[in-house]
Amino acid sequence: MPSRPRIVSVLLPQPLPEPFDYELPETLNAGPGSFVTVSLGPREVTGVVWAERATPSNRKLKPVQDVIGAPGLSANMRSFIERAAKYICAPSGMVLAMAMRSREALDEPPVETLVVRTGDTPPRMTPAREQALAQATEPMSGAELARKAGVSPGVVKGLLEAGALMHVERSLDPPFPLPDPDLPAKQLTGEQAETSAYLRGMVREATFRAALLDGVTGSGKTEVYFEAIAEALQDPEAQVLVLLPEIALTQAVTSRFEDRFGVAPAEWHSAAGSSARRRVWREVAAGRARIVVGARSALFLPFAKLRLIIVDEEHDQSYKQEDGVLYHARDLAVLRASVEQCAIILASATPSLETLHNAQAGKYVHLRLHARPGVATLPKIALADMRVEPPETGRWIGPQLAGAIEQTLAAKEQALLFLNRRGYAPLVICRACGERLKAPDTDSWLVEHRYTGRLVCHLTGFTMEKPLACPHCGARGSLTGVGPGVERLAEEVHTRFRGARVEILSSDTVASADDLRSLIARMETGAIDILIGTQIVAKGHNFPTLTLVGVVDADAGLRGGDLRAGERTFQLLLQVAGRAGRADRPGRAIIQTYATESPAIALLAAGDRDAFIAHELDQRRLVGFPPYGRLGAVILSAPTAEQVDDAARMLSEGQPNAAGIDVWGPAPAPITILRGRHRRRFLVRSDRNVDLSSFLAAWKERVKLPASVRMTLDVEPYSFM
DNA sequence: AGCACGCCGACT
DNA sequence: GTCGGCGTGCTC
Repeated sequence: MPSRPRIVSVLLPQPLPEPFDYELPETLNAGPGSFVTVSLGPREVTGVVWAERATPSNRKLKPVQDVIGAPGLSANMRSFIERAAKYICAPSGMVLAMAMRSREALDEPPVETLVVRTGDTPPRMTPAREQALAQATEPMSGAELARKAGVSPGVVKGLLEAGALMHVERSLDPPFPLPDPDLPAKQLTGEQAETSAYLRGMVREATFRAALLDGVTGSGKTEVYFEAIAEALQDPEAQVLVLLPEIALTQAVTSRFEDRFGVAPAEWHSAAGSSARRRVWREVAAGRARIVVGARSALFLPFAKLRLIIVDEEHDQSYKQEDGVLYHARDLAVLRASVEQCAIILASATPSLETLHNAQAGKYVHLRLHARPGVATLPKIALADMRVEPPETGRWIGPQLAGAIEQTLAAKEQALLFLNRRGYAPLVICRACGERLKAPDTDSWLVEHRYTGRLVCHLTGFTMEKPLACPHCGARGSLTGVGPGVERLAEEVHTRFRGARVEILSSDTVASADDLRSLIARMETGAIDILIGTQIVAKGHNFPTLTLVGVVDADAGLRGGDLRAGERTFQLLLQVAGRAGRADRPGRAIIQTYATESPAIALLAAGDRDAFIAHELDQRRLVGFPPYGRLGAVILSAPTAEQVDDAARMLSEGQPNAAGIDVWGPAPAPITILRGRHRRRFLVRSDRNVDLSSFLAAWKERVKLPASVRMTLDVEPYSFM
């Protein structure tokens, strides 16, 4: 009797609502997790067997085409994909797509064919053959051997046929060298040793545990979590994932791993080429890559035995993916650790409120590291009230900061001026008709860049030559840049501090890692007196003779009333101020502000982080915002304003009734038109105990919108764009 | 996500 | 009269 055909449901890396069913031919065997190829409409795609189905389907199923030999996705990985998808309100196929970012990794590993000596001597020896055998000291390609020995390829071929040489295959994706956890660690202070002992214990428990490693720059966070990594690696199969913000992945980081573990870690980031990605993916899946350092997408690598996750700079905003599949890598890292039943360490000098709250609530262990004596301490922070002592018209440096810059230059020390605005002027208006120049398809302002002589949209990357006449009224020579960017600030600095050597550090002025290195070198050797920078100066480098930090416009980040504005401003300014001074050369920071009474600024000046956190948490508690409630956003976009307004009305009407949920909107999204599409936004707040993801998914399900309207759901939105 | 099917404008 | 623009809908 013929057995009933086996049916498998296959998840495909596409935005489909559910896995699709296929018939598994008797000649093939594929359990859950196996990679298979199936046909979908007219094309062939690779997916993953998600489950085996007992019940026969009443529709005619297509057969599974083939089973791929590569190791399949573990049950943990499948569970992570499913739970992550549910949490971020994305189709699970899209999360699988992130886990299959290296499709080539599933193919047969590429090999090269080399020749080696067999040890036999050929029956007939010739001088050319002798030459070739003498050179065949290690495996190499036949062509290379012929070239080295100075003989024709025919000689090598002859030796192969005669059995004196043979072919061997070698993978082009060699395993990563193994780290050695037992190399000597840096000398730890008492506090560091205590903390690392705690973390070691936590890793040994081999269950889900989370810790917040909270310590100022220079307190030795990295050295401490290295010991946790060393502990995990005591298990010869264990793997460790270290997540870093994208820009933090540098040679400097890699070499710290090399110093501690003897080898560089496997690196995963979006800039890596496809063959590098294939190698990392395969080695991670095989369990051979023991330490993986990567940007947020490394979270979706198919680890065989993940024992520890570290999220460094956990407060960093770049962990939030803002296009395509929207997710926060820190939140999903915690989910992954809980699925894998392993330890996770969140490290930061300025932890996010969410993480601090979890620590206060006892969900995470709160481990604090204090600065070591002799390492940079926080500089004195002074506020310059711009309402009392404003700068002259057309200038942005007020008298107090100007005086401090003069003193600094006189003392042959360096100053850093922080202004988080790229380009020359953030806005270009026509003095004749008042027109504000905007990018096509967008309603965001065009930023004037004098360095390149162009107008640039920082959102879409659109650029154009600065026009001679106003495109609106045609007036000639009437277009004027309004407000300061770093380029205009540099102009002011040049005219006011004649002779000072000034450079700009922004993503426009340093195109490559080499540029950045050489600028840092000039700063270190004192070839720069005044450095003007955007937020990229906030991270990393401490310069020994940098003693003054001037924040030109501290309020910039506070405008716009976004939920996290205060938190972000506090973190950013604290980091920027921290660039000034060392123990032997005290630094100071001068913060120009119109809002001296705003808690973020006042408590920053008072140096009271705990008070700021308490204040901010109180505010959030009052309105039930994160971390005391959950937040979600629904963004609608359509080609015309009318279509999007209609859709918004339909969505409002279809809103499910639910307790503990507030919905605000529709409102025009802060960026009303993006890439030619009109946008509207709903903001959803729920109590902590409400399953917001399910509410959003249910809402989306209930309302049938026309195909021209796109709906995006964002759980825990960060940018309120 | 692709890819086909469909219905309205400027062309050899 | 067609070629082709991209809006709409489907894929087990």
